[in-house]
Amino acid sequence: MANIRDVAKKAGVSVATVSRYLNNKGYISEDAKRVISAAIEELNYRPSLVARSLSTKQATFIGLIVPDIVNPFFPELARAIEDVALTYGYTVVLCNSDEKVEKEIHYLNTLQQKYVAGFIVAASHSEADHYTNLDIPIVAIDRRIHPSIPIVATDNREGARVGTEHLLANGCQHILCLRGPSGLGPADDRFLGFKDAVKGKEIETQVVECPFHFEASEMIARTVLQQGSIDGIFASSDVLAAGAMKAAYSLGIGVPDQLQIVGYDGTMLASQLTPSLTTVAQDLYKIGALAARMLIKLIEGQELTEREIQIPAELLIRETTRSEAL
Amino acid sequence: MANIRDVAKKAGVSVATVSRYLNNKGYISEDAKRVISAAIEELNYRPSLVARSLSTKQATFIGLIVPDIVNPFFPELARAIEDVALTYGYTVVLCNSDEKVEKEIHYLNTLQQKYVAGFIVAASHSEADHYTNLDIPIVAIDRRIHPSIPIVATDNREGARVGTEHLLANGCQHILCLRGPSGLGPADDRFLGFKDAVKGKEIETQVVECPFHFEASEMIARTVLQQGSIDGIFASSDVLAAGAMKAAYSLGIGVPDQLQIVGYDGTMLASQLTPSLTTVAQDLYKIGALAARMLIKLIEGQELTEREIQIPAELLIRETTRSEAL
DNA sequence: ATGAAAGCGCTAACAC
DNA sequence: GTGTTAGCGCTTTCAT
Repeated sequence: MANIRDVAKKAGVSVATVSRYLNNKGYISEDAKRVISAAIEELNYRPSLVARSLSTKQATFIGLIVPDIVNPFFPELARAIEDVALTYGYTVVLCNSDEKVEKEIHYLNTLQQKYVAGFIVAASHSEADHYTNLDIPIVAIDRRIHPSIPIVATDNREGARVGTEHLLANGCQHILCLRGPSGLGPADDRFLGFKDAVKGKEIETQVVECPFHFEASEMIARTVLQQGSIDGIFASSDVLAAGAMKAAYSLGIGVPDQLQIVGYDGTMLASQLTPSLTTVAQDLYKIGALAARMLIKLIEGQELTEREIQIPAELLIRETTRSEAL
Repeated sequence: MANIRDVAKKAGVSVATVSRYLNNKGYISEDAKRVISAAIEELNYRPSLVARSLSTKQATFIGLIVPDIVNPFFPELARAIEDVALTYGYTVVLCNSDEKVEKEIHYLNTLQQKYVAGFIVAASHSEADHYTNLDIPIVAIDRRIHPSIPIVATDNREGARVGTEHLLANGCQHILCLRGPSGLGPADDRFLGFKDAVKGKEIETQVVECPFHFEASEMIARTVLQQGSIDGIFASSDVLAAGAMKAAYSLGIGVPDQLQIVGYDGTMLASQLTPSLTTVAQDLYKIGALAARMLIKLIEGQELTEREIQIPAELLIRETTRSEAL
């Protein structure tokens, strides 16, 4: 691989001139441009970004820390982030934390050593001092990390309220709230939204906590459904809703006739299920894209106009709730 | 951030000694170790891997190029790769190619500039010279790129045969093969396997080509199902199968009673569908893990014992086919 | 408008 | 055992 000195020599100029040419800064004659460009072409020269990083302290990697990319919530986010990163010349490094603080810390450390320019993080539970005294920018997605850290997310409480009210409007009287792990911001907020919706209403509710995993959800939902008269489920994520659908199916409970279900997130999974899942959709792509844009601004030293972006959630009425009720 | 010189100064030794300490090479006294270790501690020093890379020409990033991380086939692979990368001290860079050669080339170029140690690639259609004359290692997953490039994948033809025969054994007489894009290795192989299975059998078959997308599959399947007597579908991926399930549902066709479906891949999606999808499962995690291991060996200059690894596919009989038939 | 040279933080001869 | 020093490939003053 040719280096900048080779180019300079071949072009008959100094490395400084080549560098200026490369970075479009400082004066440089048309002649020099021509001859340098030719030399670069001929040698098939590509500047080493490692050397550049070392010299400038600038980096072009973005660290993306998510609990588990296998959870259908995250690929869409990751995709958006990657897309905007690409257009700005950044590259994204994928990290799965499994919600473990140690893994998060590990990534934070090693990636800083590798000159990552910043982080986008869907953090685990939020007692996270290791995030606050980083000396590179960071933005949170989905889950709040610390008041000082910019975030883009949806209004989970409001979304959950809307989702639950759809169940109510559709005539559900015995509603199960399959809530996510307590202590996890979005799960807590969605639960609050659920309570907002049912408060004061003459309906029976049941609340069960469930990790964000399909199998757990299926099991828990089956147990609850077996023992009773549930006619509506508000699930805190699409995956949980999918588990509930499976449970209902195995018990011979018809969806949406006997049981209506609304999920949360609006992942691909929701639309690919049969019947397709009514869900409170977050605009995952937008969240990811905005977070990436935000981080890049931070990296490049620009001021943020907003440090907290709320994306509205939107109820997508599909086949697991009865549309006649509308 | 402290650098190696700061550490050396504080420890009262030379940078060379510190470097030796850091890399565990060359002789170094216990005394020196102690004092250096203390200095590192005190300064909270972390070596710059960028400087190290520049100096050694070694890198610790692995580029992962996939068509689209949103396709449920890839997150599981990515997860496995990330897991083994982590244990060997590597970090994975995520790239979505959208099956576009230009994007692949772009990533290949920029990542090499950023000192990526190697690539794992699920390539698009295989007229891919840009892969063959790379000067860093590369391994293919799922799709063959070139005879010279190591690959880990499953035996798609055999898997498809087994999947199709399950339909046959279950009494299907009118089978639709929802095949993937022709020209795409695995899709072609699976189609071959389908043909192997039905050849000479007294059954009616129909073959339709379909991009690996849910909506396309749903539409195509609906069209075909409307016009006739299909009682079995062999789909070339779980996503395609999911589309077919949705189509059947919307037409009021019962699965598996009136229509049996088998998918391919064994993604999470397959198990999360209702009814859960009978599918020819690839061990995605294993594929990813082996590919990563292979690449790291290559990076570290070790010989490969095998350059082509075939992972057996396994038929997972679930709820979209009738088990009584067994 | 261009070049010389120092420096980014580390490694690896080579000398002692 | 340890230190000196010359790179690695680039950027960036500072001269000219």
